[in-house]
Formats: sequence, structure tokens, C-alpha cells
Amino acid sequence: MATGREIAELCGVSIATVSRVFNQPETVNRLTRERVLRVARELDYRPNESARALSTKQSTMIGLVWDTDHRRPGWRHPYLQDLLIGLKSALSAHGYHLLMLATSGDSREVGASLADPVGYVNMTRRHHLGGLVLIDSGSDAEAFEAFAQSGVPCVAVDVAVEGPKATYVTSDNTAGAASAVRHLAELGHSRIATITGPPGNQPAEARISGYYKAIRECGLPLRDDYVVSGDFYRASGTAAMRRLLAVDEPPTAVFAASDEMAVGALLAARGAGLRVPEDLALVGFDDIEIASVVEPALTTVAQDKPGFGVAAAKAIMAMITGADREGPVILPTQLVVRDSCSPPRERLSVF
Amino acid sequence: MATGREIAELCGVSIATVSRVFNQPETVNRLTRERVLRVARELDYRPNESARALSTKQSTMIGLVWDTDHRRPGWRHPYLQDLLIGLKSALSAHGYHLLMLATSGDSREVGASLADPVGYVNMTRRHHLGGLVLIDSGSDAEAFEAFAQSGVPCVAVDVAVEGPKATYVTSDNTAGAASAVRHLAELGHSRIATITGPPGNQPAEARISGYYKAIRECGLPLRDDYVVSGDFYRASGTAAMRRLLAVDEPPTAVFAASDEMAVGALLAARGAGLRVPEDLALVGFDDIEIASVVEPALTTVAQDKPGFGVAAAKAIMAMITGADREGPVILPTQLVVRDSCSPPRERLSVF
DNA sequence: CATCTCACCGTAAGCGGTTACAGCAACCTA
DNA sequence: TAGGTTGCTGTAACCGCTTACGGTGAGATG
Repeated sequence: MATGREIAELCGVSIATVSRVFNQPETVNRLTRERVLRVARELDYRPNESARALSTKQSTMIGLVWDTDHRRPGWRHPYLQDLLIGLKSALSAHGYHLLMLATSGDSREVGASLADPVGYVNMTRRHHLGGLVLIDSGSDAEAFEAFAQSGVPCVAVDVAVEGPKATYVTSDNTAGAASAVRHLAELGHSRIATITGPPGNQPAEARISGYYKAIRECGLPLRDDYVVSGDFYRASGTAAMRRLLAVDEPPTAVFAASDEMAVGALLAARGAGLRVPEDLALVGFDDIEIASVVEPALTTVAQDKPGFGVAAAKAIMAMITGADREGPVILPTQLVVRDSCSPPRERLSVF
Repeated sequence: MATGREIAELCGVSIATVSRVFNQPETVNRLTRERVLRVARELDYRPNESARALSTKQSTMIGLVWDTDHRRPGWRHPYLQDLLIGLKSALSAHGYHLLMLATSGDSREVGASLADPVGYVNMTRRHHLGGLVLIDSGSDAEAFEAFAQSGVPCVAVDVAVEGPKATYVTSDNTAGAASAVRHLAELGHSRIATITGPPGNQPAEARISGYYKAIRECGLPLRDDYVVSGDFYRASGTAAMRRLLAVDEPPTAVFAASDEMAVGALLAARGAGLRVPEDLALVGFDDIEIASVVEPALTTVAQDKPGFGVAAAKAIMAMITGADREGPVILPTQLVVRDSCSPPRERLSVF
């Protein structure tokens, strides 16, 4: 590997000049610059990033906090790939890389502590990372909170954390949920139920309030027994749907706060002999891949998945460059109408 | 940030001793060692990885080559998340991190060249990466070939590349495909077709030969018009299925070389008024999430997805530690029987 | 008692960059 | 012509850690 010194000698200049050529090209004479560049190319020179990081005390890497929560072994992020695509491309534009930290609970290591149970902050300092991107991994909001308080620049995706140097990006869950419910109401449904996400989860609660908002705006009655809680997983959707079918005057339409739960609800409905959409209209949330594969294809509220990544990258870059912290980034959603909703049967008979 | 020097001064030892405490603990007196460790803890010391990498000329990072092929914008890796889970955990065990390189085609940069179109090898050298893990991203086998030839330790996942320091990990595709076909034959099918992956793709061709092998072993006739090619995508599965339904004596069973194509075939069959599994038995390959969601749930050949990651990590660690290069790593597959296959109708009428 | 071994530790030279500071022409201004 | 700019470049300190090498004293050996 060629070093800056070698180039300097071959060009008859000092090593400082070589460094300047790459960092402040305008301060060095055009002819010298071109000579250095040419020799660099011939020698296949690559600046040593370790040396540079050591010297400047900062690297061009962002840490990615993504651990599957050990309490939920089967958990998979619903749209990790799209997220990463957005994140990576936006980070690339700034010349930054994404480091997936290895932190396999080696708590015997120097620096592991309660405030940083798995060593992410530790790693951040060791590697002079610019910051951390936190990706929802089931339910580690508490751990995220610790990171956010650590002073390290943090941006969480779809988890509400805030701190001196921390924000998060999320969808406009309230508006998204409301649009789903409104869609059902416009089809003529008046008995609209919802299957919610886990309590305490920020997106889940925003979706509930969107549900309430739309129900109210449409002049429909609010019924406690039309709000049953799930945990975003498919199985909970099935269970919730069963409960909904057991109330008197069961709903003719259901808004599920996640596609997975919508699929679960679909299975439960089918199991109960109901047909979707004829007997039951169903709307999901997320627009993950299975939404378009399931039969019938699921009407759902689409999130801008790569947009999460892009927004997270922008936010973290802003923090690194010291821009003032702004509030959470809220991304718009979009209702994707497919085949899982039709007008209620009562209405149909009127025609 | 505390440095080694500070610890040394506080302990009244030299900085070399401090370094030894962390790298060759057995060479330093127990009392001294404990004193250093204690002070290190008090000062919240973290060794500077940049300095260490600069000094040792090696980092504890592995590069991840994962670019969505620009020629296939919609491409998504079928099981990226599981792969990453396996990769990350196995790498963690060795104290290594995964670096997702940003390489946004800045070809004006020093070091970009034809042999390294997107700058991965460049980045590998700059960061002193231990090696590269190449993840299939549509169809960049040629680019992978270049990496494999570069001398950088490379392990590809499910793409056949080999070089002085390169291997790959893949499933036992032949055996997997054969087991699928045999399953169909055992159900009584004799008109078994296959939808293949793209020509030139190693797993695709191995699956074809598994198909041939099983057909032969079961004493069934080989028919050219029962082998139609796809490209692993859903749409190609639909198109292929249409072609299969147009031959005379259309097949009663189809083995698709990917779940996505199987789903596509399912749609085509349904469009043609056929019911699955009653009129057509269908087997896929991969066992991705939609396989269990689709109606009917898809019988398929499951790959050990996290196992890919684990195996890739092992292979790359072996190369780093200089172990002899061994051949490609072949992982076993497993037939997952669900609801998309039943005996052929002809047979049924016999009962 | 001289010598050898060995465990332990310090000295110092790197690793490959960055950057504050100073030097030195050449060119302007008064 | 003295003094001040301006443009360019070199010197050298520094970033924090690793490691080859040499030195020291205690105990073992003859």
C-alpha cells in the first residue's frame, strides 16, 4: 500500500502538501496538485482511514443499533430492507458508512455498564462514530432511552425517544389511521372496530387516536368493545378478531394497526365462516409485502419505508454538523386501496 | 475521553504496560494488572480503535457488499434479515463488526477503477477491512467475480464465485429440488414440470439438475416442454405457468425454483380456473414469509437462512486467520409440507 | 560467588495521516 | 525603496496505541 510519504518523495514535495491536495485542494498550486494526483493514481494510493480518524478524532461511520430482542426471538422487522436501502443511500451521499455493531453481551468488557447494557455507546466512543441510528427491534424502548440520554447523537426509527441529542422519525400515524377509518365510513360502514398495537408504543397510540378522531368526525358512535388490543403480531390479530366477533352487534369493518394483525384477523374471520370483503371489510397498516399477496389483497395504509431511512440519515447528519435539534420527523402515509373492503351487506340490500 | 497515557500516569506505570494489560494480560504482574484495570474502569477508558487499527494494520470490521442492482430497481433480497441476523451474531462472537459500505458511484474518486466499479475494494483497503461478504443483489455476478480476483478475502452468499481468497456458501440446491420433485412423485404425480431460475445462476442450475435427477430416479419421462425458465421473480412465475398450461398434456404438478415464482404460478393457475392443490400441485423453494401466508399455504423447500450468515462468517474468519481455503459451504435444505400439494385427480378417481 | 534464567517493565520508534505555524518569493502600495 | 499582502509550501508536533528491544532485580544454578 502506497502512503502519502511515498507520494511526497516521488513528487519532491512535503507530505503536508500531499495531505492538502486531498483535503484543501484550492490551497495548493494547480501544477503541484495535478502532479500529486497523477502519482497518487499511479501508485494506487488510498488514504488510510484509521490514521485520518485518529488525527481528526472523527470517523465517517454511523452505528446501527439493531438487535433482535431476546424476549421476542421470532421478531422480524416488517420492512428492514427498505429501511436500510433508504438509510444507506442517504448516508452515502454524505460519504458516511453504516456500522452494524457487534455487541454480544460481553458484559465483562471494560465499559459495559447498566447505562449501556449491550455496549453500543461504548462502541460509539471507541470508533469515534458520528452517531447511532436506532431501529425498532420489538420492544427495547427503555434501552433506546438510555442511548438517547448518553449524549451520543441518536435517531430512532418509529420509536419515540427524545433527548439532548436525540430525535426520531415516524409516520403520521394519526392521519394514516384516520384515513383508513374514513375510507371504511365512506363505504357505508358504521360499525367500525379497531385492533390496536401494544400500549405504550408511540405509533400504536397515535393510530388509536386517529381511529377515535375519524370515528368522531364521521359522526359514528364510539364503542369501547370495538377497540381491542393486540401487539402488532399476527397471532394477536387472530385473537382480537375472535373477540370482536363475540360482541353483540359485531363490527362490519375492522381497522388493524398492522398488516400482520390484519392477516391474523383475516384468518380468524375465515375460520368463523366470514368472507372478506363481503362479510367483513379489513384495512391494515404498513403495506408490507404480504399485504399484496394475501387473498384478498389487503387495503392498507402505506408507510414511506425507504423514506424512514432517508429521514433518519438526514437527521443524524444534521446533528453531526451541529444544527439545532428539531422535533421528530413526521412522514406522510398513503391509503392503498386493494380488495379487502366493500360496502356493508346491509347497505347492499338497499340497492 | 481517557487515554492510555493517563491511566499509565495515574498508575505509575508506562503506557506500554497499559497496552499489555489489554492485549497480553498474562505478561504483566497480577497486582499491576488489577491496578490498571481498576483505574481504567474509574476513568471509563475505551481503547481508541482508530489508533489500534493504525498500529496493527488491521481492523475488526468486515465489509458488506450489498447494493441493489440498478438494473433491477424493485429487487428485494428474499431473506436479507435472517441472513444478517446469522451473520451479525456469528461475527460478534469473533469481535468483528459489519460495515455497510457507502459507495455511491463516486467514480471521480481516487481508486475507483474498472476492476472495482463501485469502490468496495477501495474501501476495503482504506479501512483495513478483514474481508468482504457479498450478498446476492439481483445479478451482479460479474462484479463479484472482480472482487474475488482482487485478493481481498471474499465470501459470497448464494452466488458461485471462487478465487484465490474467495468462496461461497449455498444450499444443497440439487438435493433440495430433488426432494421436492420426489415428494410430488410420491403423491402420485407423473406429469411434473419445473419453473427454473435464470440461466447462468448457480443455485438455479443446481435446482434444475436436482429436478432431472429426481425425475430420472422416479422413472418418469423427461419432457422438454415441462421445463420453462423464469428469473426467480413473481411475474416470471405467472408467465411460465401460462406457458405450461398451454402445452398438450399439461402438468399436474409444478416445482418452482423460488417461492416468488410459485406464488406467480399460483396466480396464473387461479386465473386459468384451476384450483390448488386439487387441480395443480405446487412446490416452491426458499420458504420465505409469504409461503406460509399465501392461500393455500405453500409447500416448499426451506433454506437455512440464518445459517447462510453463520457459515459466511465462519468462512471469512477462517480466511482471515489464514486457514486453508476449502471448497464452497453447502447447507442442507428441508422440505416443508403445507397445503399446496395433493394427489393428482386421475389418481383420485381410481379410488 | 559468578553466572544464567526469567518474570516484569520501560524506552522509543513507529503506524499514516492533519494542521498550526513559520518561511519565502513575488507582487502591490505609498 | 521600505513595508505589507498574497500564494504556496515545508517543518514539526500530535493523534493514541502497539511492539521490538533492552534493562533490572530476584531467584536458581554451578
